[in-house]
Amino acid sequence: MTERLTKSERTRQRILDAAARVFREQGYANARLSDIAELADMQTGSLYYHFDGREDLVAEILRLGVKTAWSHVRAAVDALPVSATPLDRLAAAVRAHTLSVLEASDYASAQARIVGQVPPDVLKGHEADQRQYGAYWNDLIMGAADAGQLRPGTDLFVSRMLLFGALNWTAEWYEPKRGKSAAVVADQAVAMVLHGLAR
Amino acid sequence: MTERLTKSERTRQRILDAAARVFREQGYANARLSDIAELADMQTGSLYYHFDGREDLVAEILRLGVKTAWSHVRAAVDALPVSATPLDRLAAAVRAHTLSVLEASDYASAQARIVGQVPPDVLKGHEADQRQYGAYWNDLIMGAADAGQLRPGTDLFVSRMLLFGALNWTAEWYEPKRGKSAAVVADQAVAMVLHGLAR
DNA sequence: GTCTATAATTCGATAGAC
DNA sequence: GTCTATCGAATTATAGAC
Repeated sequence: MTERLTKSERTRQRILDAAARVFREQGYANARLSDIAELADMQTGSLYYHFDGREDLVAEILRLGVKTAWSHVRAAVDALPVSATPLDRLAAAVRAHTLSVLEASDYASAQARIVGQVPPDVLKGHEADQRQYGAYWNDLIMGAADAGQLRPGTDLFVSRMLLFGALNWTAEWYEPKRGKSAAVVADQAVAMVLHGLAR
Repeated sequence: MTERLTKSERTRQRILDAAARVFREQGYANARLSDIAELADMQTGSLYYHFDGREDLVAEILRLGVKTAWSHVRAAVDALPVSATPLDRLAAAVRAHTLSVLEASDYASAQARIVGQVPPDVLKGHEADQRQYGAYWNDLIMGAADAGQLRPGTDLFVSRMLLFGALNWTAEWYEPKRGKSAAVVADQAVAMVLHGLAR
């Protein structure tokens, strides 16, 4: 029933979809508002009816990127049987986050690619979102640690950033349609993050 | 004796050092030629005596970034005793690459941060460098695999990109002087990449 | 080789008609 | 709501004096 959107809301959505795809494909510096407008079938000036400007649009993409990845991850974790161990939950999260960056969502991919490149004030406004999502991951990791399923000596913060790096960087090199499937990459990510490359 | 550089060569080096630091600290999109010139104690226009333009300068930073990281990694690997196993060599490489990004070299950090953001033609010119460094890592990984030291089912290319992601992404979040030391991060990186977070 | 001054370009942003 | 037209700011790049 939420399908009842005004024309303006649908257009706004079309612009956001176009922006997510352009940022995903071209990165931050190489994405122009004219590219986004073109993909959304409108003139550059028309964007300003829906957004205050480039930074406003970028901020929204970042917010939706985290929101989308998080919702995929939470769905995957919550879908596990009650018998799942904390390590199973962490594995499901790694897999789901990877898949959302690789193929489920242009927003998640775009966020991963551009979050390190946006101007300082935009980043500032995005930090609360990042903290919340990071806290969710901290709980997953601490849960496994408390259950004795992690290697002793594992640093919570550093490990989380290292694993985000491995997962988010896939946005830089993964080519849909060419090379390995997203499922293979996600499986390899789970394997490396949880068990390492060594036998 | 190679210290005998002409004034022009020394100035060129000063500009490159400034550029590496600015790109490292500000990312690609937020780095202006005027920032680089200021750090190098000269006027923006003077840069053009030494470089053709922004893209030329960026291309040189990328090239030196890979060259520097590679030389650190090779030195660490070559310094191992002959008794070192292929897995020991891979571990040394992971550690050295991480340290070069974190603190040894502004060039390595800058390369890690901006390589995904440069314009297509600059990236094109950088691909040969990346391929060569990637081939070196492939040899390290395959060496460990051939010695039976890796988990069966490990995909060579995907694993390499995942580990590069974990390592290079440190350039985005690591703060020198604050938080964990570079050595701790490097140790955690070796641990996660080779043995995983799980016990 | 470097400076000052300025040209050229590229976008982001705004105004007003429709 | 969207278009066309245009403005303006920011930044790269060039010219010419020194």
